[in-house]
Amino acid sequence: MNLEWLEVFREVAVRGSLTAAAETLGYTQPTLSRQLTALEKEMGARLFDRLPRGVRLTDAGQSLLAHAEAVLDRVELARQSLDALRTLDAGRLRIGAFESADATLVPQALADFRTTHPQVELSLVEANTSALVDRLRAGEVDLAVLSAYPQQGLDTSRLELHYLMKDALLVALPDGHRLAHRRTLRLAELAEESWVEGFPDSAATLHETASRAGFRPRIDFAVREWTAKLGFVAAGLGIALVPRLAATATRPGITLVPLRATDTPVRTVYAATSRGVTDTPAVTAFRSCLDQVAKTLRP
Amino acid sequence: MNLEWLEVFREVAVRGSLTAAAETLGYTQPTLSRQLTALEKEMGARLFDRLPRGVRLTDAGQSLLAHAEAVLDRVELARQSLDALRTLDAGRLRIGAFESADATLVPQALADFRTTHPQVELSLVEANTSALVDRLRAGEVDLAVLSAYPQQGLDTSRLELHYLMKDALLVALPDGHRLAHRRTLRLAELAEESWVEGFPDSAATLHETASRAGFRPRIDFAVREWTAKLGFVAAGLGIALVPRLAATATRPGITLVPLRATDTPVRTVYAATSRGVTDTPAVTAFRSCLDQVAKTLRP
DNA sequence: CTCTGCCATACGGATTACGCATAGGAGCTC
DNA sequence: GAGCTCCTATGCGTAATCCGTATGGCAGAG
Repeated sequence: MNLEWLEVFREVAVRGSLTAAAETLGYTQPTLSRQLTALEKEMGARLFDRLPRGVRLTDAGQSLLAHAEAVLDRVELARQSLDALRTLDAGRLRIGAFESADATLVPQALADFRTTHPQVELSLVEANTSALVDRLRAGEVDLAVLSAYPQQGLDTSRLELHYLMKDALLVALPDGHRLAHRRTLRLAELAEESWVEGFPDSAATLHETASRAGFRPRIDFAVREWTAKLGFVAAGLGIALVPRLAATATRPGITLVPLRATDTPVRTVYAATSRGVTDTPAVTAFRSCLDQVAKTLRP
Repeated sequence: MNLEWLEVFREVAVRGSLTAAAETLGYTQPTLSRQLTALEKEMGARLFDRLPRGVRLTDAGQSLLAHAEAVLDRVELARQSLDALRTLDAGRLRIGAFESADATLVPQALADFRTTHPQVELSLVEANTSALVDRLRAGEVDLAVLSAYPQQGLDTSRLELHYLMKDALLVALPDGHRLAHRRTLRLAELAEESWVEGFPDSAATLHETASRAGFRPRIDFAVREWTAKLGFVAAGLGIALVPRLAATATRPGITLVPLRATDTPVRTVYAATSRGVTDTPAVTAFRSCLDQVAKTLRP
């Protein structure tokens, strides 16, 4: 059955005349006559009595009219729902991000997004890149902000990666440290330092980075949070590696010095979506917000 | 938009695959592909993500699914409603009838009808034939049981008349009346009698009938109800004309004698419907009940 | 009795919709 | 990694559908 038939049926019922309904609907009268006949055949009941001065609903037609209006109303509601999704007056946006991205990049982008589209339901999960990829594939998040090192074999087979920015590593030194005045540092110069490291995730980065420079870092303190990590550094208990992404708001007592570009594998930050999954309007808009914020965070 | 599209959409959403849905729906896969494309175009949103192993609802599709199921359910409900009307598991039957018909003919027919179709809502209005015709034309009753005399100019222009029976006039005499033993009577023999008459309607019948026989009836008593009328006759206060239709259950003390056929204009009882208005299944069934009962009431 | 208003139907042309065959893409297996 | 498999998209030819125009028929109104 065609919904047009129901619209025709409703209009004819209201107007009480095929000719009049044809006028307002932009069809010709014979067309409406045929469509009504088709509807009556489909429903197996005569819906109108044809009177010499127009038509009048039969009992069956009266019964159908209520249903037809309910159906047409619901279809209209469906259209409005989809329009709302399209115009971001409704919908949801499920974001995944790695830890450092949640320092400034993601919250700033989310804030911008919510300002423009307050009706979209937002959610965020923090996880490492590998877990984020799994969640993307499982369809549990719509977009993930993740990072990857150039040579790292990130499985992009079912991902769509959109470049956001580079995220260089900085060395966090206590103010007054012997190297705090330097504009850049080489890793080798830090071989004898005591390190403060986060765990469980970021320890791997330090070890890999250090082994590349030919030394094993001496780790005296391992803490869970960035705040604590930098607190230890500020207290002069050691130094630490800090990604630029997480270093936008450092505490007093800390000096940040970039590593030489050749010394450190600079990781790249991407906005990733699941390949083959069409971006929702929310995802598209949020990627734009991310781009905007990332631009301001680039060195 | 075609409702078939929504059915296809729902089935594909449930099965997660066009190929599988095509199997169960009896279409080929390319057909479903095109129908979905058409639906997506109509709704202005992509409804499924095409994955290598089938399809998965997008947010828009998820939103539409709820609406689509509501729409399809309501359409199914509409079909069931119409089926119920057709099978007389629902609906209404509005009957109009003249007074005498309500003595036995109509109530018996209604009782038979209700036994077979207890779900149909019944209603009845009593009125004279002229008012019944008006109500039929106005669509206020579905069927009217009315009576007409042969030469009476009943306006049948917008009516459909179905013959039910003849309704001869009887003379009600008190038991022991000088004429009570007769098999038939001539009107002229009753010229000197005292008459008990009903009002307002049936008085006309008496006067017309009597004038045809050349006398003016002497009316001493006029009462409103049949019961009272026959009560006066039984008490020997007069005689009365009683249509056979109303005489099926007379009281003790009364003798009924038919008038000679040539003496009295025998009126005809019809089941009338409005011409051009298709009979509801209830009307058709009730007419059958009326025919049945009328057959038992014929002399 | 003609005239008018309204619905139903026949007909031709154009659009649509189906099935068949096939291309194309991605995962899985050996 | 080559081939296999499973899925969806698309080109093509045919068949059915649908629309508008023209016309017929019925019933009421003047």
